[in-house]
Amino acid sequence: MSLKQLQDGDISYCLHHATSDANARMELLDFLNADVSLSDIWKVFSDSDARFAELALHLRGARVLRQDPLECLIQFLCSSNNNIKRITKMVDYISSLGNYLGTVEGFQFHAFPPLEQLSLISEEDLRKAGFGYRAKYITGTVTSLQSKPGGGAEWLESLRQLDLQEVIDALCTLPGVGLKVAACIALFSLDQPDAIPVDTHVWQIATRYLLPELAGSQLTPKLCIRVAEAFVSRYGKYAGWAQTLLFIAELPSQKALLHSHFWNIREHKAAKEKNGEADAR
DNA sequence: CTTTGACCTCGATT
DNA sequence: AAATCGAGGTCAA
Repeated sequence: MSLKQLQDGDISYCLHHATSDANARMELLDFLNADVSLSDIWKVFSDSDARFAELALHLRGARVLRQDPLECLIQFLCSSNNNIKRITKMVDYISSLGNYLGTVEGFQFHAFPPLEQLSLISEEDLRKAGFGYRAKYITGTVTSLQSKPGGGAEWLESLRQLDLQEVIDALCTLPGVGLKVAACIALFSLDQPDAIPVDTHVWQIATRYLLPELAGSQLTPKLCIRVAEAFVSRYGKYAGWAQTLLFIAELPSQKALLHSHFWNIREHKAAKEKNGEADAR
């Protein structure tokens, strides 16, 4: 799928394997989790946390995507103890082995390799490509998936029907998948909106806003569970979405945006007052 | 059942 | 310029 934001703010989309326009539209809506009503969940978030009123300035349209489970799993296997730049490089390497789709504005695009293609990659290949100890996580997980009844991809998708804890338990049987990675996969691809991936950043947020009494203590598996519970009891069934929004708002790039927006409002207001207009608020 | 260290690589920091 | 740190963790002892 290709997406492009146009001048007027609309998005044009192209599904490369779509059978019809209706089919392409359906797949796009599925990917965007369009069934989830943002106004409904923002109401819940805002009612229990005043900070969401401010986040709405920039993030009110933000959605948690419904990604392909296999692609999501492999991506987060790459993410452990790692930085975004290198994760991107690693995922690009794996993707380059998938079927070539076409070139857009100089960038080559490939389909994410299905399990049969992934199984052709050796641990040695991955190590040479700079995966480090994560190489054996990938090959181990691919092998484990292929031994599942139904062939792996189906097994992964079937997890969408289960409850969060069952999903986490199932994912954690795969090599390289621990609590944090399992929660990411559950939230971003397996229909578990209450999954809370607790890493050092979320820990910072949590001890600042939700559990100040725990500030300063070390992050242990037990405390991860405490944090997850705190998020769910505060924000409800879509706590994972709330957590993602708070997480995004903490990113330097977003902070800059929020800040500039704040100043834009001030300037706008000042300009209006200068022109003798009444302030609407 | 909790705690600790090793594990690959790559930039940024010192 | 060479050494050290730590990055959205996991696993095994």
